[in-house]
Amino acid sequence: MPELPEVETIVRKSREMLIGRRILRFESRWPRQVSPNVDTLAARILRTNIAAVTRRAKFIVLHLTKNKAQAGAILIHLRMSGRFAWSHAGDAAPEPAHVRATFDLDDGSRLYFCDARKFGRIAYSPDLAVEFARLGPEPLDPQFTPCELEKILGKRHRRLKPLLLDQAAIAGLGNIYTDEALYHARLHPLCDAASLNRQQIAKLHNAIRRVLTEGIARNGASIDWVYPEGQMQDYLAVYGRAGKPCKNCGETVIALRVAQRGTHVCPQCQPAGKKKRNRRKDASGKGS
DNA sequence: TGAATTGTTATCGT
DNA sequence: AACGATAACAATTC
Repeated sequence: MPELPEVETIVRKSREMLIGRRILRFESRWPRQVSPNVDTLAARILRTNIAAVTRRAKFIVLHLTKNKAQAGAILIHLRMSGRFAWSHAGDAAPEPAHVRATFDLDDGSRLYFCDARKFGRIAYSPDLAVEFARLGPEPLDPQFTPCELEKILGKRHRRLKPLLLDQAAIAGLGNIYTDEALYHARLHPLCDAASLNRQQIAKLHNAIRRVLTEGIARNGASIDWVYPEGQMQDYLAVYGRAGKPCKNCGETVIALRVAQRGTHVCPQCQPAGKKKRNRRKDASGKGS
């Protein structure tokens, strides 16, 4: 499940394949993944050049030019199971599994968008500012200071983990790196985000940047068959380690459910703290 | 076999 | 009414 470090790794590796290439042909084999629709996207991107490849949140952005003028961008979101695969001119290898779209390039190479679960998205955007208007700040951007994080946390009373997963609050964190960041900051995922003091905020800020930076340095985490190339999975402190001893204190890491997501905490290192009021799931179904 | 998996959106409740 | 929490959804793997 690609999060910020995995997407960043893919972007960096894709640059040498994509930059300077011209798109000659596009095919979608699952049109509902393409927006606004296949015909429009094809019309906008065919015979354009890929001038740059960047990342925003978990989006891969292919910046297009036509006759040296800006010509919008292709946004690709991998969601749960999206990935890139390549073939080269004269390559007789069989197609990869789960191909949902193909981009044929002017050097005879082909970019495959593969996606077992078909949740990924391919979109043409004439205006990135509009597309990204709702996203929160990039956590690795120099402008993302502890002070900025304080503003995000203190604005309203929300549970810490769902807030960190909210792309409109902070962009790029997913389930794995959120659990890791909370662990390193010694904070419980259910605690009230607005209750943190300066020191805790500084610690969380540092932890977020630390886990993302390390994730990128290790080429991301390969936690299932979807994303095979990273090493970060071997360095995770709590994610996926339920029942195993905490690397810090030896207490058993436990799994719980927060916002419908598998969540991993060390009960000793991450005490409950100021929990947000836990809403009773009232089963005594009395209608009015 | 069905439980697990994610980000987004629609809906529910307070 | 506004906001936060939760359920539903897309589809597949093991």
